[in-house]
Amino acid sequence: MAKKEARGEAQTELLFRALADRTRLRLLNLMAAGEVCVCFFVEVLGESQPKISRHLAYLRRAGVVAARREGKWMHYRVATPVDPHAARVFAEVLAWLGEEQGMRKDRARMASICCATSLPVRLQGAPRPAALNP
Amino acid sequence: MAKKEARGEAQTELLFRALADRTRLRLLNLMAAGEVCVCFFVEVLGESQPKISRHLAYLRRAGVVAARREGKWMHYRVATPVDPHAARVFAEVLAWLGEEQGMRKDRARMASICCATSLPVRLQGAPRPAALNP
DNA sequence: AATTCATATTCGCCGAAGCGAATGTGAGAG
DNA sequence: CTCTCACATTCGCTTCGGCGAATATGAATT
Repeated sequence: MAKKEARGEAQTELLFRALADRTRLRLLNLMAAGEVCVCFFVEVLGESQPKISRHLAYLRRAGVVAARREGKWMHYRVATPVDPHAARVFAEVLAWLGEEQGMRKDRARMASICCATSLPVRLQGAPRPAALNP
Repeated sequence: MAKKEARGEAQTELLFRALADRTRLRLLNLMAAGEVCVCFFVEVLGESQPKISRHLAYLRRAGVVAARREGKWMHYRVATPVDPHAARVFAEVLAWLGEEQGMRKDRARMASICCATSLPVRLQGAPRPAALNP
């Protein structure tokens, strides 16, 4: 365990860099309540698919989200950082996002989109966010 | 109050960008226990004076530190963010830093430098960090 | 196998950020 | 007034991060 803290120190900045982008914060906010499929991120945020995908990859490298494959679809969820202090900070950040006005709007938009009686054409057959299923 | 949250949203990323740099985290750690004079930052961290000064300016723009003038010397201290959620996150970050190995070493180094019977030539007459005075 | 769909990755460009070196500023000493 | 000291800022350079556009991968469907 020679380098016990060396990794953690680099990890500190990695976490904050991951949080230093509005798109990534919006993604984290949307999946805070449960797994969400990539196609919903694209639809709800109105951003290009490659952009969403790149930011999700960034979050994954930073260790704050995890992914799960289901057929053609990829589901992303928040992952508690291994370091306990990082985990506490991260939890506070999620709570913070939960009360920001813009973030509330994003979640409301996701709810209205994927709970509508008919999904947009693009999302036909897509697995809905876990937190919004009955 | 039309733009009530608009500023706060930009402020969110500003805070995390401020925390996404090792030098700035080291500075925050050193002043966590109380005011510190710029010349001590330079001496303890072994970085160039302009570099230290630029990072301190960055932290000030982000609203996480405040400065006070005393003659020729400038003292910096941590400043609690106005937003309560930001304040909670920030407090967690400071606690986190307090337990990182490298950060502990920095504080130990500051203590050994400025509590020595004779200060380094560069620091003759400089006001010592508040937290380390009797 | 070929195609389609969902997602990931690469490429080239541009603006932001960090750095060392040099210079500017402002308070106090002489 | 000048000089010095502590600190701030600017300049040019390089690196990094984000973007759109194009392309690649990989699973399912035909």
